[in-house]
Amino acid sequence: MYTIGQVSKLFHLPISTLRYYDKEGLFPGMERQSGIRKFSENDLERLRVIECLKISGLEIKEIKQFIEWCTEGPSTYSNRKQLFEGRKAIIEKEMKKLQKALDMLKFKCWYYETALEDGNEDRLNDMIPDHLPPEIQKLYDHAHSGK
Amino acid sequence: MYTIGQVSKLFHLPISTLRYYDKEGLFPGMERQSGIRKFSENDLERLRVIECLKISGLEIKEIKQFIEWCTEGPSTYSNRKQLFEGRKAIIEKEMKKLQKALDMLKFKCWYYETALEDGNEDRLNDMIPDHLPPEIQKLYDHAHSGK
DNA sequence: ATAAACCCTAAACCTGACTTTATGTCAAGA
DNA sequence: TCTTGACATAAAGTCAGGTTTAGGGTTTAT
Repeated sequence: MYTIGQVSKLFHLPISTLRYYDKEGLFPGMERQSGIRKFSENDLERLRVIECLKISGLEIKEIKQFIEWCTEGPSTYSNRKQLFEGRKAIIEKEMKKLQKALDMLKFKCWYYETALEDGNEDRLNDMIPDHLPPEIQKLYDHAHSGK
Repeated sequence: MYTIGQVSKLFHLPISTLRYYDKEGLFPGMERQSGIRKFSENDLERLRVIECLKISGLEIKEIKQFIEWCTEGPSTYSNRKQLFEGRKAIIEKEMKKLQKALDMLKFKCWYYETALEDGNEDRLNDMIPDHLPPEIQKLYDHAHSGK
């Protein structure tokens, strides 16, 4: 059994955040001793899951929903699966967008690297895409195409 | 020259957002005709840049800073480069975190797929990591290791 | 000349995820 | 005994990035 202060240190999370999660119902049925929260191993495991789900972008409400489903047994397997499938699709889209943004950023880094060397953007402005260095052209195309 | 309504449709952005961007100083020196905003080709190009920078996670303030630097000429090349270098590093970190989250989600999808087939989690709970299907084990390891 | 369809501003409101503040309880050590 | 430190709550505050509202002006087609 751990106090809130101990858990705070273990997980590098502010106490206020843990209390907030509790208030939002992320630790249903947590034990208390004369009003004081006692985190069990089970609660720590729950907190580990919460951290994973947060990284993948779930809102507190969705995490709460998931935790509730977990207490309801096999009848909610398909709900839980759907939740994860949906989130997987969103993350995959997100990563594609980020890859594009990353290419754009690489292009911009090259651009200003070159501008710094030249002291101006004249050469860059005159350079039509076909005459960019090949590896930069790829970034440029990627960064400037489609959505 | 475009009105705010036309730009709104071209970029699929609410009018209120465009006005908000303007208020935040993202279109310095935009023309007006008897009070009404007139977006030039230049402003549209600026908006394209804004969209890119937003995807890569820059705050409005940082975008404004960048736009200001652009009007200040060659003396700010290195500032601009640093801005993009910094953002590039952040996105790269972000993508690694997302890849982990994605592996976790894939693992969870497999988990509930299996639970649905079995009607319970008994087999899953008894299964020690070494006995997971190899491609799932990889996901599991990835999703459960380190930070 | 009047109604519809645009445009404008300032200011209030919204959301999510916390954090801060004000106030109070309780147990252990000097 | 008294102070310190860790715990508790409720309620208000914070932040970004918008959105909504209230109150007006302008332009265009009939």
